[in-house]
Amino acid sequence: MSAPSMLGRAVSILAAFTPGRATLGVSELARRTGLAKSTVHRLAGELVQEGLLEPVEGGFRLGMRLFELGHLVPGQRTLRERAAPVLGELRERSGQTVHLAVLDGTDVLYLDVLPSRSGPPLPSRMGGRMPAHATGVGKALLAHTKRSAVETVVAGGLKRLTPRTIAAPGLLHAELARVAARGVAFDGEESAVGLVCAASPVHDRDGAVIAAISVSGRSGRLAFNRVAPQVHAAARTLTGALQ
Amino acid sequence: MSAPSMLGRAVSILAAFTPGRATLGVSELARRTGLAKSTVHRLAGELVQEGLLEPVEGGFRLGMRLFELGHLVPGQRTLRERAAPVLGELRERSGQTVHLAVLDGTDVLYLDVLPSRSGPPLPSRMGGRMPAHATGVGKALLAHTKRSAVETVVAGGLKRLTPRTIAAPGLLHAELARVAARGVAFDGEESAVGLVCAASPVHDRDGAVIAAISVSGRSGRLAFNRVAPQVHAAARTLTGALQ
DNA sequence: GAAAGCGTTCCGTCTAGCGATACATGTTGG
DNA sequence: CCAACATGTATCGCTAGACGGAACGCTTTC
Repeated sequence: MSAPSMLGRAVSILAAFTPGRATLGVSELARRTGLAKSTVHRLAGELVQEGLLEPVEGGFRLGMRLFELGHLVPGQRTLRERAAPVLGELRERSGQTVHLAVLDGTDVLYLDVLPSRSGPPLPSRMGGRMPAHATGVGKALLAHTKRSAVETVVAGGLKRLTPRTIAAPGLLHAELARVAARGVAFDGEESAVGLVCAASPVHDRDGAVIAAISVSGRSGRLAFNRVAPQVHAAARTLTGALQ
Repeated sequence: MSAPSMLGRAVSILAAFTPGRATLGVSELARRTGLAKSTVHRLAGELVQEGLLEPVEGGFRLGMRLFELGHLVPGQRTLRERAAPVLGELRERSGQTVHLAVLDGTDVLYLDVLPSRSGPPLPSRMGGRMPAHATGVGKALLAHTKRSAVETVVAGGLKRLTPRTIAAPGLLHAELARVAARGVAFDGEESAVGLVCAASPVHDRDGAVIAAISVSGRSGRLAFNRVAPQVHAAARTLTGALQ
């Protein structure tokens, strides 16, 4: 890999922030990015000038301009806006947490998360990502997308997140065939211990899969046979709304 | 203003995209940013490499990495997540479009927009911004924030968006005093012809105003005397949830 | 009170970034 | 149908600006 450009350095600073660490100082940013402290200090000043970082007590945090730019991204706007009523209704009907996700590389990226009103909060979050092979929405997407996307996921390695994560390519292919046949994917504690979900794919007018919807909850509190038809119907409704 | 840095150039490319123009080519980006075509071509390639742009037919569009980074911005995450149930309930009760906004410079920035289920869509959008003095949420924020913030808004010029926009500093000060006294701000076709709203401020545990909530709708379809207490109660509920 | 860690500043080095220019290709309009 | 125009891409000479090591002052820790 070539020496990073100035832009690459700046983005690596932005990427150093995580949900768990909202505020980082110059020295910590230098450690996380491998850049010199003076480089971080200078670049952080420029990022502040552009509104991508803001100075706070204890260091810096990501700036609101990123939030603005993030919401101009067309790959989520129309879909998320069209999906919102369908997701809201699915959440009311199922009583559980509802997700909208797309495939992005070997991961799923959550475009929207509607938390259950009564259940405990789940770890997923809007703008967050998870390995596709280890989630219901991911398997729903992979089962209906190009073979090459599945091969990319397999080539990237099937990381085991829980004892139940599918980690063998042959098992994944077999599972995706089952998902394709029944139109719903299940996550039985594959992404996290204690979490289960049912998911269904959403298609565009050309029949290509573009997103997946899921209903998720704690194991023991989510009846697959009840929510599977609900999520399948919601996905068909959204597919219809996108024609 | 100094010559822009490479970072400034890159951000100006990202900022060239608007809700109305999702896809832009090299020449159009050069026109909008004032940069040389070869500069745009080179920087766009680097932005693609970092995931901040993605190549599509006809040019480029903003990339999903921006959506991800945008959702790591702490200045919206906790507040938006805590507010979501309150906003949802306010939308059900009022039947109108509901907003959550913060003050950002001289503008309000919309952190969340819950569209009415039955009414026509409004132009506001998540991640969008409007001049603070010309919106209900903006006046609710300005009425309860530091005098210096109000002076900043006034110094920036009170642009008239409709014939009813408050454009004189004295009138704005008087209006903010009224808003402070009754705890609710009204927008009577000040931000857009045909649109009205009622808004109330949200405070943190130290009593500082951090956001505002509003109920918005088409004039003639929104009864101020009905929604004003609703939005005021919702803002108090959210203030309570943030203690 | 010494050591460690922080953020900030300086400055010599040198290369990465700039954009003018040229070119190939596609589009448009008369 | 073809000239004019617009697009995107590639090249390259030039130098301004980016890099980071080192030093420093201040704060924190033990």
